[in-house]
Amino acid sequence: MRPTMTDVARAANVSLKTVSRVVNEERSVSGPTQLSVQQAIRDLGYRRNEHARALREGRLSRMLGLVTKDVSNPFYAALARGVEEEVRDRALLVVAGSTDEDSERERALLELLCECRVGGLLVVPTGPDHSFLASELALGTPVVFVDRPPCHLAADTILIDNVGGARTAVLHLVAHGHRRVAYVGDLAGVFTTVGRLQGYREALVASGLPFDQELVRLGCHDSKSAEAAIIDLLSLAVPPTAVFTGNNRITSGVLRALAGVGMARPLAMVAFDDFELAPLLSPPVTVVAHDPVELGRRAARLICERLDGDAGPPRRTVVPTRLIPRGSGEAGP
Amino acid sequence: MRPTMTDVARAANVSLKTVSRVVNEERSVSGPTQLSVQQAIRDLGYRRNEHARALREGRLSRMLGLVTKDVSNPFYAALARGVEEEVRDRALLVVAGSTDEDSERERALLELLCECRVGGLLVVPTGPDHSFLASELALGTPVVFVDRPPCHLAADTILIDNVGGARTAVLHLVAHGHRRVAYVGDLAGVFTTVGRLQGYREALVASGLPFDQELVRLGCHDSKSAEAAIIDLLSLAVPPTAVFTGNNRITSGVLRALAGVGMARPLAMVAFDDFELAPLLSPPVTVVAHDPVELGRRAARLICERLDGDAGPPRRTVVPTRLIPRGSGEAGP
DNA sequence: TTGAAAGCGCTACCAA
DNA sequence: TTGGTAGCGCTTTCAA
Repeated sequence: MRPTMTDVARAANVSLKTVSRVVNEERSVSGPTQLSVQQAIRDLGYRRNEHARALREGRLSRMLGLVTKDVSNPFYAALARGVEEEVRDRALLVVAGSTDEDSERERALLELLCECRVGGLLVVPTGPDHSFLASELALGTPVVFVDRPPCHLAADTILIDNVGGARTAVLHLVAHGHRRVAYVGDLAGVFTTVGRLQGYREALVASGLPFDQELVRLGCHDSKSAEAAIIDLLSLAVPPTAVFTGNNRITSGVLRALAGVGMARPLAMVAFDDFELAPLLSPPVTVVAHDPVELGRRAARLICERLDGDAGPPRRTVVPTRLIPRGSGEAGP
Repeated sequence: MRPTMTDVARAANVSLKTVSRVVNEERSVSGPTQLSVQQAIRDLGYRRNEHARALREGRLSRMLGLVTKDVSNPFYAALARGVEEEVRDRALLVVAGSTDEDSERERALLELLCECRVGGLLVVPTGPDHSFLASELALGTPVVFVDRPPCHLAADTILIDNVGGARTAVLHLVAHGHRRVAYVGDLAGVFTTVGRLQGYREALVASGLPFDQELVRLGCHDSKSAEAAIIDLLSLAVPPTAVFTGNNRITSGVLRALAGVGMARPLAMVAFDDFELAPLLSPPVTVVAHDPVELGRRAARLICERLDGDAGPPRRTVVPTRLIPRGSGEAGP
């Protein structure tokens, strides 16, 4: 059996409470007693039980839940890393789950995390309704929404400037002479997709260019579907001369497709989300960049402030993006 | 306050035990009682407390610990994804931590996970001694080591065929006429580095080529240091005509460095670890590939078998690699 | 079908 | 400086 404090107490010939004091480094234990207790702890291989501690202390666990679309997507993996870095000093752990944009799965994941009494929740939401988290929030579990806002719930939210980033991207392409710029985007219902679409439109309007529905391909939930979308775009009677890709998965798919079809004149391109190998491709990929690790850090910092008692109204932060010209976005039509 | 079963019982005018039965879907509750309890649960926003459950049942938690070098590294992120997929149906969660190859941090992370009574541990070890996990293992927490074996501990281990993969890579380069093949590897003490170095040597020996210490650069713990290493290699009196890169981070660094120096004749290259954009680079990168998601799945499957009572002796599995020729490894000297 | 009581491992409170 | 006791929220055991 796993040794308990009682076992340690017996082995060290002291009371349970004394063991507790040693384990928790309370100072009111004499040197010899402390040593013999520590010896007993080592001998038995005792480790304190967080379940019992959390239960007794009536507090939440040493875990923060992180719910995203896919932990293996570089964007979310970087987010996880940022969160971890930020809470490391507090000895908090990050429990991460993937939804694959499945609302059911998201809800199951969040419910499970709540049952586990996580100390906080960081959510890149996918479902249409997060009101079921209201009670949790009211009971003191900090919840921060990242990259997308919650629906039917008032909670802290950290977003990326989707509209501005997309507008900049498309204006950049237009400035280089393009008049037919395509947009390949994620699922139509996703917040970031909509924001980036709006930025795309705004850029066209500001440039006096028509909005052509034919040039917009939404619903690309993975790189495979993005591949199909760009192939289809290229087969139009009047194909685009430039493309704005809506996220890192889509960019991958589009790049793969473009590498597959030998084009006489390469399609100009600006991609949302930076990626490590972007400077190494031919041509190097111009991107709308932001810092996902920093995004995770900020979200975690917000959680920590709430844990520390900040009970102010929900905050909404929007972090800026910046365009990094590398070549693919500077080619003319 | 957070509602408990007692609160629900009071609200529904039944006993605590009846609520427990409803919550746990035991069948011995009458229809009306069940309904009124469920109503009370909804009204109060009750959620059962996993801490109390695990404590009372004397079992481990619904979490598996995953300790790697860096959750944001694509290899480990994919590993995490595989684990998650495999245990999803059991309603297990994955709590992931990064060590950055710091033994202290690794130990702190593992101790914390043990205190949290995780249901199992998946570890890509970095420290020189994991004997401190022996008691945990003996007490019934399954532990699986992934990608690297443990030191001073007998436990399940899943490895990649480092020696074979590296040998194949270098033989491939030699078969294309190279006689000076460099190896840029990770920290010298790391298991995978050593195995891949051995494969490198074996290939040279089998080809009747000399082992030239000058062509081996270990200690590249990130892409930055790999960049420096390859630059240095190129400045040799007789520089290599080909390079074998030891992992995905190193490959990134080497590629970046090579893009920086315009070379008259490109350096041939085979990389350990496949990566999404490898086919899109110029030239496309020949890799020694394996499936990290599947590796994670396998490791998780092993954990699950142990959780299900398999008490056999520790197993050691080695998964094969396969060479994917894409262009960078087929250029002559 | 329902309920009462004991106790999981721990910390808080009070007493010595 | 030390120890006893109560009780966190739940499941288990036994009884009605």
